[in-house]
Amino acid sequence: MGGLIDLNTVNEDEGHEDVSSSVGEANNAPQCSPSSSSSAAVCMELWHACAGPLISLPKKGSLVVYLPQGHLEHFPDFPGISLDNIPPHVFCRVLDVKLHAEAATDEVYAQVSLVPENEIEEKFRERESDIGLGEEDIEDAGRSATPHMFCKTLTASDTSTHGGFSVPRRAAEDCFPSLDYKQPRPSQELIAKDLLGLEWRFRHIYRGQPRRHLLTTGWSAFINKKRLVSGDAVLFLRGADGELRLGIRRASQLKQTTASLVLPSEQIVHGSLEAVFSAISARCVFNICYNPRSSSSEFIVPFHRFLKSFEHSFFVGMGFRMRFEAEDAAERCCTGVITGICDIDPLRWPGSKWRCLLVKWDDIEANHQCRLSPWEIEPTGSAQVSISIMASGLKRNRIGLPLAKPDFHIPGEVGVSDLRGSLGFQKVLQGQEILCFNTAYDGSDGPNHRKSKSRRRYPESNSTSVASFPMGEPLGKAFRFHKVFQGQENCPSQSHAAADLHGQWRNESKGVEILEGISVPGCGNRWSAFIMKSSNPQAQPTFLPVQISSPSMFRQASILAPNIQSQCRFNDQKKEANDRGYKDIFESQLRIMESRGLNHSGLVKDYGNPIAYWSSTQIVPDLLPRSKTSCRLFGFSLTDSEVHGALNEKGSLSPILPPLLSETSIWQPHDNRSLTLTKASGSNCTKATQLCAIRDRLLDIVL
Amino acid sequence: MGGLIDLNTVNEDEGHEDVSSSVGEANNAPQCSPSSSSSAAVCMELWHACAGPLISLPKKGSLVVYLPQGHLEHFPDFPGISLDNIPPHVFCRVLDVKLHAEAATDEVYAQVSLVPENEIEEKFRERESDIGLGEEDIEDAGRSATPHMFCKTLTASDTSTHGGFSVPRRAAEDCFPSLDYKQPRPSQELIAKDLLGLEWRFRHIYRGQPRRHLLTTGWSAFINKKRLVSGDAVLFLRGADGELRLGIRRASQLKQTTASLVLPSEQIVHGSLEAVFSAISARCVFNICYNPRSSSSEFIVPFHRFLKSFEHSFFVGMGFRMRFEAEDAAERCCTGVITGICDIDPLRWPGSKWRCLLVKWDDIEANHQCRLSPWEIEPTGSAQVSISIMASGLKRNRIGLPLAKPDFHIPGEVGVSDLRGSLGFQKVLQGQEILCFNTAYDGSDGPNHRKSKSRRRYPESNSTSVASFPMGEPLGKAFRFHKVFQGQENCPSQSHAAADLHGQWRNESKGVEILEGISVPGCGNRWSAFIMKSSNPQAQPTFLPVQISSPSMFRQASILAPNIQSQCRFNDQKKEANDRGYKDIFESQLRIMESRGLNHSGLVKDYGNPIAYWSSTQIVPDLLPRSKTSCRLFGFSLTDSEVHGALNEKGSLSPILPPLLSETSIWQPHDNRSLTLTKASGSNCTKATQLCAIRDRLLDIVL
DNA sequence: TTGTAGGCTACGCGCCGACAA
DNA sequence: TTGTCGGCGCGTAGCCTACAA
Repeated sequence: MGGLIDLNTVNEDEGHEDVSSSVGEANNAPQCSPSSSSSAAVCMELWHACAGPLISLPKKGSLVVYLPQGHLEHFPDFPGISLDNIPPHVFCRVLDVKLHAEAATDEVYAQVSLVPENEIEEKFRERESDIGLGEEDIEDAGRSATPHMFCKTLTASDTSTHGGFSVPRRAAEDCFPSLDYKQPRPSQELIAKDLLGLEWRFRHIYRGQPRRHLLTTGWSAFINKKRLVSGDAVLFLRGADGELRLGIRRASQLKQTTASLVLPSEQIVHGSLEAVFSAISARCVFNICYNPRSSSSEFIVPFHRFLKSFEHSFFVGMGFRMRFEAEDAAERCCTGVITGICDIDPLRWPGSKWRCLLVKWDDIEANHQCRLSPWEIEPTGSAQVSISIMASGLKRNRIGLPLAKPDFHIPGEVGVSDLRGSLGFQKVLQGQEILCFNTAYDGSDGPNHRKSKSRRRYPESNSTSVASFPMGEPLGKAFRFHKVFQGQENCPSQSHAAADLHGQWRNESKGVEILEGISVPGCGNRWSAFIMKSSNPQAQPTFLPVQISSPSMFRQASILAPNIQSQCRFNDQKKEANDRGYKDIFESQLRIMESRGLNHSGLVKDYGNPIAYWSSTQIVPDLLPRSKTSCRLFGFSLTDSEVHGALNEKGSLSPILPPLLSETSIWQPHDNRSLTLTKASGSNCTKATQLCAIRDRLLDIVL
Repeated sequence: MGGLIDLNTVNEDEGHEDVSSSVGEANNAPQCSPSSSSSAAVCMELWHACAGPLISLPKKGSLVVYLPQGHLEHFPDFPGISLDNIPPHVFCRVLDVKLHAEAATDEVYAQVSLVPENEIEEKFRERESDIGLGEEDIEDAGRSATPHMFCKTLTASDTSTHGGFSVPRRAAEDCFPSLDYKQPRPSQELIAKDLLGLEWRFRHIYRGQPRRHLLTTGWSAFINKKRLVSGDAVLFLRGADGELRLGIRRASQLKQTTASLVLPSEQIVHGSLEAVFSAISARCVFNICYNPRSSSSEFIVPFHRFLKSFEHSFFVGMGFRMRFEAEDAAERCCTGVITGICDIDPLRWPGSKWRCLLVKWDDIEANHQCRLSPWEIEPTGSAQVSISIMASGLKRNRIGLPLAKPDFHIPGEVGVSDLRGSLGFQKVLQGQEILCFNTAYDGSDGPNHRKSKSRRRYPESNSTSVASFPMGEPLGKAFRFHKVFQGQENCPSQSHAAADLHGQWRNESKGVEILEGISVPGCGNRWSAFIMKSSNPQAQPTFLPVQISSPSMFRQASILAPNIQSQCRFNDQKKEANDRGYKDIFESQLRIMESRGLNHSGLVKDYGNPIAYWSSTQIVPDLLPRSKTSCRLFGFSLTDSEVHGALNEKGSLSPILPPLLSETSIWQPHDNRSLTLTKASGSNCTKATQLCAIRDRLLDIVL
């Protein structure tokens, strides 16, 4: 039996071993490719062994979603890079995946070549179902084909200068050539290659009372060269060709110290990120270095996993579980509860699903909140039933029945089969509109999510349905138009709605939320609009036109509306504001405001992050309460005359502006590429005609 | 006496010591600044000691010339970065200079913050003389104020594990606290700080037979930690505060091995360069890491030195000398002869002075050529006279007379005084036009440069005077217009010239050179022109319009001329060719051509680098001979109608197109900034009017 | 079965003066 | 004046078994 032997795992998980060995049948020729790249390409098997059991490496040729926001989190203290035209989710084809190891630390990483795929985004927009996503978009060949390997965490004795390495008996028998046990102290020389291709020689001896396997001569040299300390782990792996290979998994600490020495300069990092983002803007190939063992590296998600994670709705109070790798390299599960759903940075990354879930863990200290992305977790409870059924089905298959893809249909549940074929977008996502952005607000009139187990039961004729969507930019759009706005056709008169809204704002216990905005990244002197939404379900969504007068930055914005006269100004502190983030601008301005005693007015915060504010001199004080708000910005704009036309035409506040939407990812100001929203609008349309087409369509829907 | 003691220098150079000590008087307070920057700022004195005697660090606030081409040479195997809008010489103000040392290797480097200065470039264009360059633009405070220091190259004994470090007697007495020599074996503990601020402790003992100074305990730890090998050098330095400091200068080898480990990924380097170039395009501050000890680091040149290097003309056969640091850290001089003058990469860096001189060294193997930049060398022969006179004048000053700037005027020579004040551009640079691009061609009708010692003697009424200029882009322009084109007013008839030229091409011994071209970086579907020149002085320069049909790349170009019908096509191998260099495109295309048996036709090479080629099907076979050619490209364009107009108007070949020139550095396609060539053309002109103004002016000159 | 400790040996680091370049 | 070598002592790396968890 040649499965994986991980000595750090309690040997209780028989199912696990089964899976790995069964998949191994499909591809059991170990492929070691020592060539091609500049930093030597490494043995695939060994790379996967070092990377650990939980990593998911995208497959060459597969579709993935790249989340720039998650990537940027690896460079925390960074000045703002220009993020115009960068959508929060970049749909990409994986051109190539190269496995590497850092020469200094042996740390594994992968260089992933991605190219943005327009097609996929368009298909989404057109709700086409044949996206052609295979089931197995994760590279699992290397991991599954590991015939004989073991991994041992080093003890104090193993790493001391006093002696050698104590080899676990089963490991030695499985991986090393067998010794002549008739001799009194049988020994041999082992030669093992590490990730970088270096050879290491060890004396392997079987001695002591009681007898044991030891590595002596050569071991301390290895320990010293690799700077291993107790707590780190070593892996031995015998390939099908009989060659011994040797890898390491560091505990944690050395990563920081060594990495800080090797860390490239700020300038260099900045430049490399800029290169990535400019490539995305231009739809060119770009390369991402992807460390599967670092925390929060899930910023390249297989497309089908990304999709799958939105099959089930997320709601506050929902239980979930997540797999992760414990300190001893074993696989563990933790469970928790969703405590909130909101964008982590609604200004820079509107609609991003990156860590959009606020969660609490069940076992860790109760007050500690953290953020996760939907694809990192699995729901527990009802959703878990189908999973467990499926798992048992697989087991049965393995024992008796021929292997075939299961096609269960569980009444009342979204089954696995829904994933393939039609994908059931409409069905699956309908129930969610009310759930987002209503979190952590325990108003009595909201639906009680803990009780509503059935996802078919969604609120009827609720006028607050202009809500955000779990899929953000490209995904959310299509659904909204057809279903979400339907409930609004018999809306009350607009003046009434305005009064309602105003009354609502005066009511301290209710919050007003700026839900969506329309703005122009990269263009100055255009008009933009926020869509404001009260949490009172009776109130109408409100559209506020705002002038954006400077490129890619809200240096000056004015709200124009009968009862909302306000100025929002941002200093032109740096001529080239590109190299600063929104947050810097906002926060420095905030300090100026506070120094003038204006701190309580017009500040729009999103979970503590100020995202916009208004001077209080002219503002209706209650317009922007101190409660949570959210703000989504899309990339489109109107001319002056269009806005004033809309204002005059209606003569009143709400809705004075049609809600225009566009693709931030496609819109390129300095380009003559035209903008396409739907297939119907045609590919030969100019920008101007498309703008009108979109507006008309939206007017049809909204008014 | 507290001068520098370099034990590797033979103590013959008294003048040298005088200079360093005399400058030292101005600034003798050692300044050690341990703070401010991310990677700890280092002791200035020690930094300069480690950097060596020859480095020239630009002074904060001074003017420099940054040569991107030289910078890029540090990243040899690099795909082409978009270099549109990057001139070969970027005139910059030094905002800041931070001294650093690499934590891994103790290697010194400087982070120089530069900001492009439009003013200077404009003043050049307007030939204004008050550029306000000070004399002392090189940071010399740190180097001169070193009171007590020594530098010793490590011997095998010094670095072996067998013993300690043998301290030279004079060094020990000068730098270390004195011992109690009455004792039989006097010893003490020394504490020295290195560049990174780390303290090192050594036992200093005076013992042996005969007596000597040794460092024993602590020494091997230092050797091991710093990975020093024999051949490396250590420096000890006692500051005015009595503190001992300790630096290292590696021989060479370890730089490569360690650096390759620490070397950032290709992607990161690429990004950082891109950041620099985009900052230059936008005239923003950018940072350059500048290793003064690496070879070819002279890509940041003090402005006055850059200027000064063009005081004397360069001609083939001219002798020169160059100072450099020998392996033992001593300063040496080598002499050589200029064997050629031409751009190293006329396609990417037209007019660049970076390594534009081909030279042969006098002593090294005769056949070995190498390239230098004008500011790296000093002329010998007649030019040397003025220098030696000046040096003796300084000496006399130092002995008897008060120190004042010498203001000699040497008849028949360009004196030092010409540097200040009017700068004498016109005078100095006139004689050079014929010398460039005529190099290494030993035709009988060219002027014999070895004989022409007087720089006033330049060829009269020579029609090949449309030549390149020593100052390239911004500098060369002004001079050309006024003087160079003057000799062409009474030119022979154009058809005659064409026939002449054609006959010339058929003559195998004579070469044809494409001298200058006009093209549009970053714009497609425009027309461009090459100026072709025969080496026959009687032949007219020829203008060939060429269509450039794709942005920033010669994907398709057609030569239109009566007897030159040719197609030049480049495959559209990558949709986005931005990420590949010109050379890649050319060379891959070349392979295709060769595979079709077209290898002998239409290939334009510049000293072995293919820069363009034509298919042979339609080309006049002799048009593009296999001899050296050069091609210069400037950033400008004409519309279709303008080109056809010119063609129809003239009906003949040469010159069918006015030679348009523009500023590559200013021209920005996606920008509404207007193009300015001279003050006279006004700053309010639109692009179109300026184009006409330039064309009209050039028509006046040429026709 | 395997982690840790004590005993023991030998290698080699590092201090010394001798000697010679 | 200083580079290299042989002599030599001692610290410790590293191999071994014993013992215990």
